[in-house]
Amino acid sequence: MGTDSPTLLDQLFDAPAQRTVPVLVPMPAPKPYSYLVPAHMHVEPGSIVQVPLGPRQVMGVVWDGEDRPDVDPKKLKSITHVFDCPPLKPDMRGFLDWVAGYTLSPPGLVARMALRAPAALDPEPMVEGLRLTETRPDRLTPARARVIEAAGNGLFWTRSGLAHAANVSSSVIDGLTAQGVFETAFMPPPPVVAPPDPDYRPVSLDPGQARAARVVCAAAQKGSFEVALIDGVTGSGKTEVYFEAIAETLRRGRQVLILLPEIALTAAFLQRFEARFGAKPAEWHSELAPRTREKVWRQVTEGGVRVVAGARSALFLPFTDLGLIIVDEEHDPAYKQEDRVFYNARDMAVVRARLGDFPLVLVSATPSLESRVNGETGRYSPVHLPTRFAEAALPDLGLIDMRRHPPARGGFLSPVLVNAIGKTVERGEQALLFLNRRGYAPLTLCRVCGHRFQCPQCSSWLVEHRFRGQIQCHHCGYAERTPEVCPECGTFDHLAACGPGVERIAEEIDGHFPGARTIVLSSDLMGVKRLRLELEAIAKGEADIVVGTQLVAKGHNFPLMTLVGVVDADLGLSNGDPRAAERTFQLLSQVTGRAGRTGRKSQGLIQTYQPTHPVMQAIVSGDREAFYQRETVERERALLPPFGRLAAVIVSADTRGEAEAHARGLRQAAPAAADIRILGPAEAPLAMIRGRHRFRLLVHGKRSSDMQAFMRAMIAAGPKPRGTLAVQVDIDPQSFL
DNA sequence: AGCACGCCGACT
DNA sequence: GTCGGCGTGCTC
Repeated sequence: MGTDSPTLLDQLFDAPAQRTVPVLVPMPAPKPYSYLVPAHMHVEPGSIVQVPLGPRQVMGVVWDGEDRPDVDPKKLKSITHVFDCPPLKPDMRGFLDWVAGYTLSPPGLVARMALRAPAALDPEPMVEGLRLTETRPDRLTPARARVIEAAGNGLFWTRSGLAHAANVSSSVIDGLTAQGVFETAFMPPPPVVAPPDPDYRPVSLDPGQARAARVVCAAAQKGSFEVALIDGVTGSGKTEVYFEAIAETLRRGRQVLILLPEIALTAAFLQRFEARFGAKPAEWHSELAPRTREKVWRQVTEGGVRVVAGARSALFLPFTDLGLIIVDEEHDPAYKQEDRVFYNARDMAVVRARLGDFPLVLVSATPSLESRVNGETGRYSPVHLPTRFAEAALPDLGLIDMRRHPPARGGFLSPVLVNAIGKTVERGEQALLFLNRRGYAPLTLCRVCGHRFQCPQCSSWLVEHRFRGQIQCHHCGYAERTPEVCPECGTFDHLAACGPGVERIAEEIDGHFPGARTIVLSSDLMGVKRLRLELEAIAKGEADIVVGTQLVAKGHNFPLMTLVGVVDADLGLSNGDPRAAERTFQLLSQVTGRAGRTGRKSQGLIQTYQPTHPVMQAIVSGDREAFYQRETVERERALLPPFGRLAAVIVSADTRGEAEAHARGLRQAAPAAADIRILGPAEAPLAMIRGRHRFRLLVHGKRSSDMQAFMRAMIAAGPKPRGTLAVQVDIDPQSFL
């Protein structure tokens, strides 16, 4: 590092002539900063460098374009180090720029997402390898024989790897090395994953799958930008179809990225991949151990890793030759990041594929509305997969009209559902009860004075968590011990829990079936590790009744699960979100799909007070087409709010695509408004004050810091803004390209 | 985003 | 008398 630093002589004599380059630093500055390049240092656009920034050293990326330092030349500092690492390629730099522009985020913060592996920037150290020589030890013990046997393939072994393979301690190997039985050499570090073999174990596809596979393989063969949308119900074999596209891309020697929502829970997926390709894909998600993370990052940039399966952040890995992206469960809201840089990884993946000119495959049993519309308009190529299995293997879905079959007093489960659970358990099979609400009860009130427990920080109701003895705010994380006394009227022991959470449903189940093994699965009760173990235990039959939140809906298979009960199907329908029906439909499809994957007779029972609601009808009739068409019309209508006469509109939203959707709707609602612009929270206040028009400002901020920044900027701007301030729910884009 | 600087409450 | 809370401001 020291050799890169400018010497005193450099500074005295060369400084005036020194070249400067723009460098993106991991900071919310609107543009790159300028840095001096020391005389003998080589940098090019994309070089990953270390630079001084205020009191610390940070990493940055040399960026494109002419550098025009607009700062006192004496303040310019020099690049301290160039990392020995492949520079970011032009298409990656273009992608990062595009994302920054589109999401209204500082480019430095976007670039930072691509460099999320600090210690990986210099090459991994070489490791010492051992290879068998002709020499043999003077005394051949059984342990020594095993080692020689194991190492007999003429390849280099690591010391610990060989010890493990021969089932001996490493001191045996040290002994042999000392006698000259092994020669040592430095070799490149071992790959984090073995290379996948596209022809390892192809599965036979049924005619429907084969047809779909031909479409995606043709795209993979062509290798140019194209978006396929694979749409098929649970169990139709979508994964096998896109595996074929992956195989094709691997044969062409290019890298593949598989995006999955919440990969930490998808051990089953990795196994399926390994069974098909003979090796696991490299994983990329937030739970990764730092060492592994660095290795994966490094080997992805160098091209050693061929396939990455990852969460949304994997989209920002600097692949050396990415040739295909798969976005599985394309509709899943987990693809949206609403932190720092706001983006939807599914949409950004399409952009990355277009900029890199390679194909992309979107996959879902319940595609998002916007992807369906893009399929219909020909922007994407729809690939429909017919149902593979006989009807009998799909769960028999039915609604329970809660007005006709009300629960017992104080309970939340109708006798119809309780009955079905009883029969299931008697048969030695499993039942799953789904309720998308953590904790014991969503609201606590005082029976004497009517006081409701509210969050002191954000005004939502505090949720009782009885297992923990706490009441918690699910929005801001505020928590306190469950009180026994009403803070308002001082009455002791008269607090009432209102409404159900999973803990309360489990309590009700225990009352009905005291002998059954009931388990609660909720994200707040256990870490990812524990959860994985619990899911495995359940799959092995170590529980009779599972009560779970949303996480049970995500792709885990329970072979003995023959009954799925939805406790409150109406829950998500009344929260004012224009996507409520779509989301509920997707969630109910997914959770009822947890039953009936084994060929056994299985059923899904859905408790609802609105049995005629289009979502409920779509679920039981299986007529998804009609539902989607209706929802598309509804969504169009939601995008046309009654804004009356508007001269100008400024929109700010958490996801750029959502702001676009607003803007489109508003342009239609008010064609006279020529000046509809989309601005970030920092620019919007200024425009509000300087603008000469009447306007309406839409701000969506789940982040309080964002709103605070906005308000601060508004106050700093001085005069009182003209216009109205409205808070609007977020809406997904119909399209964005 | 991080980090320093700076100004007011409870404590070894 | 200090330690420490987080508000404000700056970084090529």
